[in-house]
Amino acid sequence: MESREQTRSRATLEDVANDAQVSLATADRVVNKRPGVRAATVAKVNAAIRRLDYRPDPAAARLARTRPRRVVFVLPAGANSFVGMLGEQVEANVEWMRDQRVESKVIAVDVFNPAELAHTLRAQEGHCDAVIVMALDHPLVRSAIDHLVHAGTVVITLVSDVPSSARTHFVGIDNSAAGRTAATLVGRFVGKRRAKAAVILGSLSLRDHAERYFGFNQVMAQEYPHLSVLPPLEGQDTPARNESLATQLIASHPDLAAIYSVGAGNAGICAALRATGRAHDTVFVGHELTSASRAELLNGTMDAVINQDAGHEVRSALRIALAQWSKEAVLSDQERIRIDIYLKDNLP
Amino acid sequence: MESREQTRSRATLEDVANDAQVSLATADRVVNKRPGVRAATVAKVNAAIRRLDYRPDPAAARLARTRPRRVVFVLPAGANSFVGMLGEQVEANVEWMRDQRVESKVIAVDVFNPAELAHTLRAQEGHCDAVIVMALDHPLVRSAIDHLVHAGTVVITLVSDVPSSARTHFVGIDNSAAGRTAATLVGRFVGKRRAKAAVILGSLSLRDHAERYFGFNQVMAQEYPHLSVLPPLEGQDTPARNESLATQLIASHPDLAAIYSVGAGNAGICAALRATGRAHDTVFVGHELTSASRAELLNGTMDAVINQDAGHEVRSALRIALAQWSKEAVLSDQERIRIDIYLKDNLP
DNA sequence: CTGTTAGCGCATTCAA
DNA sequence: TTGAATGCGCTAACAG
Repeated sequence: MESREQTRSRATLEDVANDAQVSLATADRVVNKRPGVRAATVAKVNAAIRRLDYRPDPAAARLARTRPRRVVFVLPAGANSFVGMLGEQVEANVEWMRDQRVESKVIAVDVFNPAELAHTLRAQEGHCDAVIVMALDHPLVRSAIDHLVHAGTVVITLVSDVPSSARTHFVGIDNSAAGRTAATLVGRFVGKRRAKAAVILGSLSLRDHAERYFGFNQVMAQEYPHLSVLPPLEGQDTPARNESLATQLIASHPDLAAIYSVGAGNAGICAALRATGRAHDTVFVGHELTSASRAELLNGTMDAVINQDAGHEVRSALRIALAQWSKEAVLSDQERIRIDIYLKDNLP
Repeated sequence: MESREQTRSRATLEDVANDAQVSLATADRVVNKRPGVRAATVAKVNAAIRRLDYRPDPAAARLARTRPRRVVFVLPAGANSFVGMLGEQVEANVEWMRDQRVESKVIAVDVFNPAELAHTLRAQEGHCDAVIVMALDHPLVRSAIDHLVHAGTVVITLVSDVPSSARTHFVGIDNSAAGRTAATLVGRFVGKRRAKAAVILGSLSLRDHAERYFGFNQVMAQEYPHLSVLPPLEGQDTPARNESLATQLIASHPDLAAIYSVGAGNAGICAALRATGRAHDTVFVGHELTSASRAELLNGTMDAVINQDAGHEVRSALRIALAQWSKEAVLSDQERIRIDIYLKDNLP
């Protein structure tokens, strides 16, 4: 029977002020990097902060703050259901946000129009404290992000990263790892027979789709050489296009053993599989757990769904923004978004 | 380009006091269910609370509280590595807890001794505000939990539930679903050939082991009848015993295609598999992602690991305790512990 | 550039 | 059984 405790109360801003021989207000100014303090004074205060191991008390800060922090979510318009879930999740967290003194707004933009996206982003300057954006990786967008960050706005990319930008943080999964995961699932579910595997994606110009496809191919080539991967088909994430692609695929490849759907629009593929009577003997792996994909998993048309938890992602983005503002520590392992694998048996 | 905002500032305790025509102190007494208030007064205040839709501001409450809340973790002694991870996770959260005005202590007890566990639990009465316990389901334990809860302590069962007790909350996974998940993985990885599958567990008297085994059998029988499941072997969660069990198993069943390890001690099974040269042609599914099982996944001896996130579990337990105390809402979907499936490709 | 002064919303003495 | 008063640690408005 072993035990352990913690005690010791922490240093306050006032302790810091005393130690540095300045006033509370001045100490506060340097902690919050506000202007109007001589460099020498800043140094004194910082020294005191280090000496006393000072960290602001988030509860006190939150209570004292009158003006709420403003965060803007920029999400794709014409939403597929995963994007819809993101929206619902921000909605689901307004209560919690209010407790944290944050207000949010959702703006829907056309993802495929970089100029519009970039314009929307730039327009937020000065109007909010953080923008959380599901962006596409394009020079215009990158520069808009850099601009915002330069102006002191926290920018968090969500789901789809803009790695070359100065974004404060990315919240999402490693898409090539997701693609590799899909490949292992496909390879092991199909088994040892020689056969073909198809890939249907939205567009190769979408960074996450391209990355998933890359990871998928990598593992298939290395570990399942008896399965030949057909050239990728682009269905624009629309069920209708996906359905006709899948139908053709099935017709022209009698030895088609598996389909990996990289993007959205799985309903079309399921329809094709059912119409051709191949729903149960073709391995079908796709992304994002929605009420639709959940049902397809249960009825056996889909065999596995790879997911990123939308709720986790929005909460995580919010917590990270909060942490940036008040320089709290972020628990990196709480904020890591998992590559979830769902089978019919472990559905939430 | 659509948008939406929230505003409106909330009612404070003072608003409630005014509305009910009592003092701040009295309002506070009824909100926190403290004694010494006439029933009629309580009713008045509660009416005001409802009328104004009052909810305490967690930041203010936390700031004003001088005496920290005390939580005690009661965990199994002689820890296997998963339990060790739980301990590390409480350690990893002390900083965060301090911000929330909570102090914690970890007590290690012999899980297999219900009397001692029960005694330890009862001993906490009056010494803490919450106990978070990884218990075993036994009448003595159940009654100790009921006793604590009756005394006003928040009791949260962790990982292993005591469903018949009055515990405030259970944080953990659905173990029969986990067992079913294991079965699907085994069934699909093995494929269509006739063969045998073995189950090794710690003890059938451990509720979670029994439940996993149950779920496993259920799916195997229904969906993979060509795979016959051998009678379960009890290895007490120890690597040595598991190794000899696995070795015998392999020797006596040439057509053994898969092993499902329900509990701890996977190192022994891996050793046996390697020693007999069967590491790569026997499907091996086990539980809990540790540095060891991670390595076995990467080297191909284990094919899948089913996990419950230890960090998520302790944070969740903590958040739920906090929410109970300050009657904040709990985000159920944030607190749901997932049945994680890890392959070598989606490792964190 | 720096200091003084009020609160934020609630918990908690201490009086009545 | 109830109320008045104080302060938690920080932000922000206002003086100097």
